Amino acid sequence: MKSANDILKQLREQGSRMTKTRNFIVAVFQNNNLPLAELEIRERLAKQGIKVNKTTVYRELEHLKSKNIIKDVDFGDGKKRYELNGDDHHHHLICTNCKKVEEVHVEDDVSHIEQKINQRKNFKIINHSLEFFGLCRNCK
Amino acid sequence: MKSANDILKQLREQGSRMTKTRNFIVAVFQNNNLPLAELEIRERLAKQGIKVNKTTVYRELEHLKSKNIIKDVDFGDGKKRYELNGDDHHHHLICTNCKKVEEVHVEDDVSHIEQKINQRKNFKIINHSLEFFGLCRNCK
DNA sequence: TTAACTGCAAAGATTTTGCACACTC
DNA sequence: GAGTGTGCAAAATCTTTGCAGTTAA
Repeated sequence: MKSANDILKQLREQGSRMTKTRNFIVAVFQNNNLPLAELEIRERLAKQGIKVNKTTVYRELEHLKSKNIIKDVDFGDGKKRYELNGDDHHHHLICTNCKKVEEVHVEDDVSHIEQKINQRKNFKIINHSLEFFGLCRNCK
Repeated sequence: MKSANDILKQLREQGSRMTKTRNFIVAVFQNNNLPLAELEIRERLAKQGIKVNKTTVYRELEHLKSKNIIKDVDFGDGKKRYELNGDDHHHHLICTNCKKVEEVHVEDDVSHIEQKINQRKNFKIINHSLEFFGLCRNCK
């Protein structure tokens, strides 16, 4: 995983300014390696005594996404979530009972599916969403 | 695919009443074999001169879902979508340019992935979401 | 200095709730 | 008649926009 410093350096090189809010939000993603929604980010900041306006968080998320620092992850619950856009592509196991999120690596199999689709359909796949819902070891 | 009559019969047997609105909404799903959001349903009804309140549509969607007539499909755009819950499991190719939706059948490969996960993780998968985004033959 | 960033209030979009009335069975 | 279904208004959530003021470089 990229260090927070690497990320901030990358942002600086792309013309972003170093602000307190930006630093803290990047740190939140570093310290919580799972998809986060706006309110969850603000709550984590609040625990550290940092008060940020929700508009600012939404705008910072758009900004980090446009710089490819973070990417969308959708749990289908109507909230926008994002996580660090690292090298390791992974998907999620989401416990519908306790809401815990685990990572799972099945990217090779998904690429295989995409190749099959490319062969059979005249469709250029750019992206996919794949999340698994069920019960974790504690809840099942 | 089940006929509209089969569906209405099934609903009747499960205690649902036959109302004008329910009949029309089931027909919309029959005639549009792709995931639909609340407003899209109401627009299709409006074209037939049928005016239904949005609250009623939301409630009917919940009702049909609880009876397993329809199921959730999430395109990650913040809208709740549903489609008929037929025998053929399929996924979708969504053109990010023209918004066209195609079906694609890769359920066998997905089952294979789920089996792998069951072996490796102590997690009981109940459901998954899998959609592909990209450019269709016309837009690429 | 100046372009990027921030906060606040207000507006938008989607979905849900409460309540009175209507209709199916 | 009883209980399900419907419409309307209002509220609840989540997200975006406009604008004025602040800050990093």
